[in-house]
Amino acid sequence: MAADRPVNKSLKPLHRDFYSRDPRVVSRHLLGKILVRRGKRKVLTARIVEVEAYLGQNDPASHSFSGRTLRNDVLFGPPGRSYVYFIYGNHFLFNVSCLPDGEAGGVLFRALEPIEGIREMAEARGVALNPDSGVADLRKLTSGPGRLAEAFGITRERDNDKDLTSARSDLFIVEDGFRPGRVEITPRIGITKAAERPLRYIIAENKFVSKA
DNA sequence: GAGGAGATCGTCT
DNA sequence: GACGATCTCCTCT
Repeated sequence: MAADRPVNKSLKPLHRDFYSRDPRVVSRHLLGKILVRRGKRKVLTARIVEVEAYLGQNDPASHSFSGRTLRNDVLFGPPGRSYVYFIYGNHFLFNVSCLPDGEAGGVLFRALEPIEGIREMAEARGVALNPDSGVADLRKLTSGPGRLAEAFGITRERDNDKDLTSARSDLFIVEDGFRPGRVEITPRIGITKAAERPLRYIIAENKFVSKA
């Protein structure tokens, strides 16, 4: 399942229009797409298997609920840009901005299925490799929003407000024709406000999803 | 394998 | 000064 074929280098990033829609629509359609990090020596790729929609100023759980600040500025800007923030003194979380310029909304990346650059991801996560297979427990690499950010080396300083629609960027999202089978929609994880709203999107029965 | 608590710091009140 | 879109480790079963 994981570590299948290398991702075709000619794949084009998703267009800005893709993100210029309701975060719920973007969330649903991001499942099965591929996040690409172009490093100095190596390309990292992983398939998106779990995301959450944050609806902006109508959504008490969203960072943009209380209005525009220095921190959440990206969410109010043009669609298709990265919003990275630091939480719990430990973790970076990675989002993409949605809706047209001036409207706040975003999608949080919660889990990925590693494809290429597994050794580099394990190194970034501090996860030991199995000496026989050269592979770690893949679920420990990118199953969880803090984990996937660490595996991809995503930090606020380096990656906040990056254009995810440009292959000239070192972080972007492509489509390879993969169609997820069944999609499940559940309440979001780890929040206290508006916790009951079904805004978490997962590829059903994918083992890289962060929680059942 | 499930559940609980601690770590740790940027952001906003 | 409080809190948070989390992870890991430890304990108990």
